[in-house]
Amino acid sequence: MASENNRYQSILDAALELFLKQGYANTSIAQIRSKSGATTGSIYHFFKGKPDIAVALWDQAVAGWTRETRNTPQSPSAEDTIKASVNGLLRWGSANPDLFRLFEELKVKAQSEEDFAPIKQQMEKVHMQGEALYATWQVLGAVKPISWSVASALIVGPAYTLLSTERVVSDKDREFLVNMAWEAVKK
Amino acid sequence: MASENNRYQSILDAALELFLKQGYANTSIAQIRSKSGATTGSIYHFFKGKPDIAVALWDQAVAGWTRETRNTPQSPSAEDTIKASVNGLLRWGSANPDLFRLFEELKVKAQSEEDFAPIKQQMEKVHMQGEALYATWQVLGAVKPISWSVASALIVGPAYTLLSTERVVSDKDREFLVNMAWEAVKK
DNA sequence: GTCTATAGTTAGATAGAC
DNA sequence: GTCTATCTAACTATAGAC
Repeated sequence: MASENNRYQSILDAALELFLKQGYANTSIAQIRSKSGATTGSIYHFFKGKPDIAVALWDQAVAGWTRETRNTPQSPSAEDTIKASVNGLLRWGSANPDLFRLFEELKVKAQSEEDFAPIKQQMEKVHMQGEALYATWQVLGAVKPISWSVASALIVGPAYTLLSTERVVSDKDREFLVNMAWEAVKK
Repeated sequence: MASENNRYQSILDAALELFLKQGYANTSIAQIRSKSGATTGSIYHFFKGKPDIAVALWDQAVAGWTRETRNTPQSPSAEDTIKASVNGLLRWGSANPDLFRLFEELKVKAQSEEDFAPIKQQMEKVHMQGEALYATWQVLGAVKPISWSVASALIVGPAYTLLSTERVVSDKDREFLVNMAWEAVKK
């Protein structure tokens, strides 16, 4: 796999490095070409264009993230699950501020540009998974009877906003927000 | 003023209309030129470039918003002020989803691109004004003794996140989030 | 202050040989 | 699958007349 996908992966690695450093919009294919060592032809052999590279990176990141969270023991309780998700978000965002910023940029683009549709679909899929989970907690009477859209906004909104402005969140603030997230939706 | 700034304003009007419809990144100066009726020369007489147009629009919007909020009677209590701000954000965002999206796009750009520095400064200024206000409430014992960064994330984070995903928020959800915002920071 | 005309640059993308 | 060479299009920005 490594030998076959060498070029493919080297393009993605170079693109990610550049996107993290200077953002997606300010990165040109020419830069990706020179940094990766690949040629224009190779790049267009593997990818339809610049947006397609961003989508591939998003998919890889999501895949890696999914693999990680699958290894963590399934917490059946709503409280543990919600706290763990906010905790994870704040830890991850604090550890990877550039990646968080890139995700913000791509998220905004995904809302309006057709080329980023796969990212939008991924986000909707994750949203629906959370929705199903929240529905079960609601049946159990563990959480407030509100829509998942509102609930998830209460749960991750503060963490997301804080990361967006501060980029790095202290342990103390993280613990505080984790508890507040649960307080906001528990019944 | 209207006669002097006719061209200036017509350029901004055309730019705003285009930015709202197709986003900042997907709008070219050529489009602004043809829509406004102005010529390239005029545009570059008034503005340094495309980012400068966005900055001017941001300033005009902030100026209008400041004028409006100044007319509202000063609510001395922390509860009224915080509830009013969340209420206003959700009302405004729901009424102007395209404008909210544009602000999101510009906000992200402001964090990394030098040309948008004035927007970044404006945001920091607003943040500091809130900080001062929160400090007085803290002295009065009305709100939790937490940093303004965390407090503001708790207050507007959910509203912001919900607007970002849903674009339009129902009256019921709005009232709910307004109350939750106050609950999150009250002592 | 506003215009026309165009320079100068860079972008994304393609064609065809190997 | 990878390469070189090249294309077209689009952009921002400037120069100079009125």
